[in-house]
Amino acid sequence: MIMFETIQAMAEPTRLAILKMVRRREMPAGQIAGKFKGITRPAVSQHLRILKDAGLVTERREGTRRIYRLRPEGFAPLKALLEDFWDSKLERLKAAAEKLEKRKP
Amino acid sequence: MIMFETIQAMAEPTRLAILKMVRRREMPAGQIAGKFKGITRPAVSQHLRILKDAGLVTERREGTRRIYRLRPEGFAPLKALLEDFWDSKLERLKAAAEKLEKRKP
DNA sequence: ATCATATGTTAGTTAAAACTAACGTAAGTG
DNA sequence: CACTTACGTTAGTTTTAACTAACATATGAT
Repeated sequence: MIMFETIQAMAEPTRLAILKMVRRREMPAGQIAGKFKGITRPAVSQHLRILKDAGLVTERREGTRRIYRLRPEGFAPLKALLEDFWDSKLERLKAAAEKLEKRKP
Repeated sequence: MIMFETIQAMAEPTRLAILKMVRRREMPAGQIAGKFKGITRPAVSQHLRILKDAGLVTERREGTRRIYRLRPEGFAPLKALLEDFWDSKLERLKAAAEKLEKRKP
């Protein structure tokens, strides 16, 4: 269950929003927290830690700031699983096509 | 947040195991439940419902049996998100390459 | 050295998800 | 019809995850 931590880390609305937020441009923790209303800064900080521990974001320190950005490599195993799931769809289509083929050879 | 239900449905070890289990071959509920020890049949039944509601498996009835199998289409939005995340890695590599290029034109 | 800024951490509380036990249902069998 | 098989459902409990409030740390400025 290698990619399970990845899924769990993504399975929370605030954390998923953070991931999308730091997808292209890196952002300091405070700025990330500022984007949410109804969620306190410490809560965001905890979410950032979970994302970091799961290897989905990197943290870089610049002075007193901590700057986060997406770490795409962290998603690789999950991506592979989904591709595997997707393949099962293609396999079925292929099997269905071959079945049709047999009927008028 | 269209694919969020997908992520949540996957974010539980038993459910993830079920998804892998019905990836290629369809299976009746009882047989699925039988594969787990330490998890009761009703619990598995509840997990199946969550997976079905999320559109990740289909249910087919055959006599008194309910047969489940993977529904790959259900993963499409999440798959797209991960591909989008992955792109951000490629974009960075491209940007880095272009930077190098400029140094000896 | 003092203060401000930016952020993380911890213990304790609250909220959400999973589980259990008991019951309900629907198809198949004698 | 009575009984069995194969499931699902519900209410209530337990477990897990998220949140809050108070405190801690580390950098930078005066």
